[in-house]
Amino acid sequence: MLSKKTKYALHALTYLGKHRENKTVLIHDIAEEYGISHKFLENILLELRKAGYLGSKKGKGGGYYLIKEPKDIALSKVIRLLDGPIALLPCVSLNYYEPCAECKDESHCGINKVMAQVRDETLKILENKSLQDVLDGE
Amino acid sequence: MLSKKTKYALHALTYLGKHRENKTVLIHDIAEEYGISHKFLENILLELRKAGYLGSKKGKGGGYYLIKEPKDIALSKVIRLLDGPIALLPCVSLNYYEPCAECKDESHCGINKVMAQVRDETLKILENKSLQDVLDGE
DNA sequence: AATAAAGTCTATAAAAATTATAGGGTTTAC
DNA sequence: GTAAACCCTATAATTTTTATAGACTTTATT
Repeated sequence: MLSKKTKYALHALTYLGKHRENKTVLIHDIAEEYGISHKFLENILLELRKAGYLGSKKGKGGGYYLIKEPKDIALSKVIRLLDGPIALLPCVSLNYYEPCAECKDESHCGINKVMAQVRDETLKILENKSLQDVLDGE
Repeated sequence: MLSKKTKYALHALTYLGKHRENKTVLIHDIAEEYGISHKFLENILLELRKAGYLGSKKGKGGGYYLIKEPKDIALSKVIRLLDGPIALLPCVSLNYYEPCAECKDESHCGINKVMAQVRDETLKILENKSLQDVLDGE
């Protein structure tokens, strides 16, 4: 399962994508829309900004806004940023690989093989779906 | 990511599948093979037994053994038993469904739609792959 | 019958990860 | 100069996961 953090990040991006005509959107408004704690969301938006998805403006009249085109925001990247690995096992993770301590020989592990397949199919979707696709699905 | 519990369960089933010619296999031997804590594994095997995957024999000379054919043990079922939902969000889980508190209308949620697609592709694999496939992949 | 081996079961402890909050700092519009 | 709004780091609270403990039952063997 995705963490709430990740889920909220996706919601926040969706909200920002829907309000691109506004120069900025308040954390407060997003938090209210989804019933999320303001402070929790603040940390999430900060992370998204540091990762280059969002811009912000401080002070009165400030807020957040998307700085990437929705079509250029791959869901896989957002999930990895906030949640870490997408794969079901560390030994098949492309971005967060770690060997499994209990496994003597990964190349002869049947579990590894199945999970690699799951990873491939999952990534086939998440790498090709963008925020634009999410917006289109609303 | 799958929990260690689930991963160990899959390893244990694999081990038992490989040693079907033995009448029983000791927890101890499985734990040693994979470097897992005996007691932790004990709880896992107990759960697999209660779910009808394993039989056991108490007392001296006792141990565990598979009571299903490896081809009849779907990976999806094992994962659900030990880890819960396979889906990435509660709102797209078939077996552990829960609505997302922040979502007003699931049928118009773009995130829901993508995650349902991921679930479908994941299940296409995990429901059709069995312990036998794991054994064949070793 | 005694003993030791092996699983049973439930409870609890320890550790890690997730979720949430706090609060002072900085910037900016007005 | 004041209030609005984001910035940033730390910490607290909660939940989940991982691990351990220990007393109990069953069974083979001698």
